[in-house]
Amino acid sequence: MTGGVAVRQPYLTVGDLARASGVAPSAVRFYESHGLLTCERTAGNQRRFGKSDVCRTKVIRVAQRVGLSVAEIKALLAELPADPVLADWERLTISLMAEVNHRIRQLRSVLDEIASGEELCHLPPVDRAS
Amino acid sequence: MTGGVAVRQPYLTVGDLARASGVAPSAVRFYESHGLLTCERTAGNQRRFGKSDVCRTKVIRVAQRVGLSVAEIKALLAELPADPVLADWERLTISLMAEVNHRIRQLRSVLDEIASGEELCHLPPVDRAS
DNA sequence: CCTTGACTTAAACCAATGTTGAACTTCTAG
DNA sequence: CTAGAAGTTCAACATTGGTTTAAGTCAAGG
Repeated sequence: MTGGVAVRQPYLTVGDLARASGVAPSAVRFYESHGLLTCERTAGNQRRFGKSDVCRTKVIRVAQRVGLSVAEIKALLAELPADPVLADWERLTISLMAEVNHRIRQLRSVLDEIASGEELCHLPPVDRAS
Repeated sequence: MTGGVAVRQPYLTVGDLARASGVAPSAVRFYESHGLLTCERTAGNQRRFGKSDVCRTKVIRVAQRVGLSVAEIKALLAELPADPVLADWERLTISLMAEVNHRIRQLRSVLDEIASGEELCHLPPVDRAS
């Protein structure tokens, strides 16, 4: 019979994950210490990440470009199970996109506020296009 | 004959400006120390701001909501003369609006990147609307 | 077995954007 | 003239998002 013990998915060291996702090892440790990433430990106390953490980390960077704080990203990633399947990633990207759209709408409302002129400097309104 | 010496426009103390523009006095001092605002000094070394600094300060806060750093706002305000006329304010708001539109475009490109799925997590693309 | 590179933690440091406090001065109204 | 409100400077603190460094441990190849 083929073995009974759970097959380990490919485990990554801090450096592996950092290289694979394009961040510094110190950033990986920072994210883990702030709960954005989780990992197991070897007998010698070294971190071992799963393969999906490469995607997680890439999502973290994109979310930061959108303007989310580490706390907000943590909340966002809380939706994502430890071993995500395709549908989980899809739900995550949809949440993230909703957030981006929200930020875009906010910027548009600032734009309207500026364009209306009045509130800021008693100016006559201006065409708000680029 | 009507007087020869320049008539002083209404001068504002730190507290006056803070109240009028809705920021803390410490923030006013911070902006002045970083060159976003300029002021004269009384014989006793106290700051006196012009009336237009109320608008300047409001612009600073709006620019911050847009995501500009203090350094960027300083650059933006460098366009604005010490005693701005309407056209100066208009040019400023147009610059600021261009900046907002730029940030909106950036967010839209992040949105496309997320929606395309591929690069982030090898996902199939997703409808990128809200 | 031993060397070497990668890992560990903790703490210090950085830049940005202010706030807070101490100690002192100035301004203004009565 | 004098009390009290509001101003001054300087330095320390707070928060965010990490990086750097020190001192020491682990893992893997020869």
